[in-house]
Amino acid sequence: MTIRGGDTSRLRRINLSTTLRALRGQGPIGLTDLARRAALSRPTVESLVEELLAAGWVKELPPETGQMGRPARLVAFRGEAGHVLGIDVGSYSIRATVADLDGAEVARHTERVSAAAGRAERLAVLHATAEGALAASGLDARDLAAVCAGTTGVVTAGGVVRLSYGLPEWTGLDLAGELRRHYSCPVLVENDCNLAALAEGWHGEARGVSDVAFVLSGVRTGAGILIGGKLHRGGHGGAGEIGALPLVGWHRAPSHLNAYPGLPPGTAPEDTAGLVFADARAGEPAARWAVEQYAHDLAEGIAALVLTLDPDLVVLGGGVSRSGDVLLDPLRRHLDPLCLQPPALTVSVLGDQAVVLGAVRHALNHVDAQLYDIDTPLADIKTNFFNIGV
Amino acid sequence: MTIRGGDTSRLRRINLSTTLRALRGQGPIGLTDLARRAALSRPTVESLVEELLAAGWVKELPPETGQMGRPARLVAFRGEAGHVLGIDVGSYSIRATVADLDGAEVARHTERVSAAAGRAERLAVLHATAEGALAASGLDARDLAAVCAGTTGVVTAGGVVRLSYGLPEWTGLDLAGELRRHYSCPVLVENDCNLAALAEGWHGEARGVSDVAFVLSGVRTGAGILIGGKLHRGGHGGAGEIGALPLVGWHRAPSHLNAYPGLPPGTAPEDTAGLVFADARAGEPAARWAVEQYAHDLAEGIAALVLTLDPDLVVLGGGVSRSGDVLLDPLRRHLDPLCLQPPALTVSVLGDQAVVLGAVRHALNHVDAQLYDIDTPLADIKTNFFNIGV
DNA sequence: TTACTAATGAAGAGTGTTTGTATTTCTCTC
DNA sequence: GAGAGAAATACAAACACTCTTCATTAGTAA
Repeated sequence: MTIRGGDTSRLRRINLSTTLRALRGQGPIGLTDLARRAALSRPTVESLVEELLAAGWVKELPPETGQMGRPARLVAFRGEAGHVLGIDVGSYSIRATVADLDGAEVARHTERVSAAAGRAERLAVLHATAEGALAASGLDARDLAAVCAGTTGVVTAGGVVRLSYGLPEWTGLDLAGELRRHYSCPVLVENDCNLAALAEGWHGEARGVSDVAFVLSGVRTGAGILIGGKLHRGGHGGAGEIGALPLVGWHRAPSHLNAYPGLPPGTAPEDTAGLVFADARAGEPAARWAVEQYAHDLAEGIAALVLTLDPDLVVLGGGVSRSGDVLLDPLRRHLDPLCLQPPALTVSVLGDQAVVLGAVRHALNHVDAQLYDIDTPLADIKTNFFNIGV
Repeated sequence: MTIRGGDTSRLRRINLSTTLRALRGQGPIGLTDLARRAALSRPTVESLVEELLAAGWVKELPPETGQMGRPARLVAFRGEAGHVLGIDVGSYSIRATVADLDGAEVARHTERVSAAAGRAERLAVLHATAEGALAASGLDARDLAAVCAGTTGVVTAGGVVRLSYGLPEWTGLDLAGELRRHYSCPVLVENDCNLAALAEGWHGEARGVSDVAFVLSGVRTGAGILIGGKLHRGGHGGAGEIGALPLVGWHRAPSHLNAYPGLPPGTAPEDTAGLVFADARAGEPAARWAVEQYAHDLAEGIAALVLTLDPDLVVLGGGVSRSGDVLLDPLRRHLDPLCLQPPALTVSVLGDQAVVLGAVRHALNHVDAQLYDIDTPLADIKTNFFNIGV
């Protein structure tokens, strides 16, 4: 990022951004401490906080007593100044979560949907789920500062699903356009693996890690990439689609699990993995063999990711993340010989919340970018999203 | 990058950086025009230029007459304020180029080296080559602001060659340490493909492109990656090493060329490709078949890169770049079906200068980073490298 | 001489820091 | 239990730095 210079008002905007940054992610903080954190003088920070207070981004709390000396004026970021909606459009279920600007979850709602549902039906469930979460949060659609939806498939920068194997009927859908019909705030659409990777960097195993490859493996396998802690989409939104290369075994990986003879007849595809891993955990040889084959195929694609990107960390998520104890060992065994330098490898702890959490984070990032952008006057930010009550 | 705030002196440092940026890459420019470019007022820019003039980063040129009105004070960046040395340690030859801070080549020197040379011999040739280029430039080692060497193999952040198949005797060498024994300025060591990618983004086909995959194919095949226009090294410097995955055909790709029956007996490995492509160009069926096989293997690895990164552009360089007319078509034919969205594909025009140019660019980037860094006082910059005469 | 462009210099506005003083609370002592 | 002192913060004035605007001056071509 290149910083443009300017006059002193620009310096003030920079310092405002600095102060806000020092304030975020903290609990209530005294003005003197805040000044120290922001590396600015106390009078400056006070006047900046006054500005933020007036704009509704900051609230003042009753001073805490008990300390020696005059009690500090406590201020905190007003997380409730805005809310975002994150949506995970899965094959079998759709999840929606409403969070405030602190990232704190306010409400969530999940609805099941048939894997065979058509475009219209899935869209209807999507909207019903979002409405459900909104209703539970007590908010109105017009209160939202940003909406982000995650879906399988390659998603263009404009939010169109260009290609989806997981949801064939989804291909060609202008999902962002569909959402914009219901929400007047900025609407983002992103690949689900990418969002899960973001979630991992936020609240998961990849916190603070710069370069991360996240592999979401379940009924289908995909990957999301963080570079420098930020999402790497690629020119057409197709980054991480290594699974589309027939050479690597991701497309056939689930077949090993499905072929496990110990499965009860009529097992639903989304339940297969759990059953096989459970049997493998119990020591069933055929199940262990299936897992071994699965790990082998998974390792090929992960190796391609690792050798291309050389990430600091590989995180395994999706359905298999509940079975890390069974999968991690065989995977390491197959992966390490393929890598020049075996990467750190962990299993996600976010479970089925990864994508929706990532959607929330992506939406929050969109808001934060404006909040911190020194080219955007403070007064413009709220009108860019909505009207913030003071 | 997070900008820290501060007092007005910080604003001045930002504006200094802005002015310098507006000045770089331009020919001589009048102060009024410069002020417009920097989006600052004329008096401000004048005083900033005065500062840069005093520090030796900027020179004043005799005003140009012929225009109507009072002639403008012309100023320009003093490219001669510093020089960098770029080195390409190849299997068969070592190249060194001295360039000034404008990136203008001042001198170059090349020496041949046996592919079988040992570590000591290659190091000796390396230093002789560097000395040759320095001597031709009329500069002393102490005049250099930065040195960058490119070599095959995985290079750690500290400049140690952790693993090199191309130069086995190089593995484990602390190349940065070796260079630091001769140069007191900052020393950088980087993988050759990475540097070639940088060169491509500077003066080659990838100018202005954000995400680039550069494939250097010759006796061996490797890749370098630019993300957001900047080099992506990966956590251990191993990014782009997709060729190490046996699954993709990069390791066996040259064997198709070597197996071409039309080769004269005793052809040197570095000459093979040129001969096969020449015969293929002439329509020789066996040569065309060899090229076809070569393209097939190359395409697999490129597809892995493309599906992982989704770059805006793929650039083909190295020995094969002279034969783009013969190779590009078969490559497209094999590559496109493997990609979800076939990427733009071009052939480098930098020839055998790619790596050494990239080394120069990498060294220049190191200098520029300090020049533009608003945390570094202007006075400290020259002492960080050397003493700049005024 | 006139038109045009650039340079110069002074006035003014905005911003941040420093410094001294006032305020508020806690703790210790009598 | 009341008052003095200590500690931490809040507040306000003075000062320094930087940028911009605007009017004036300088230099060149037509």
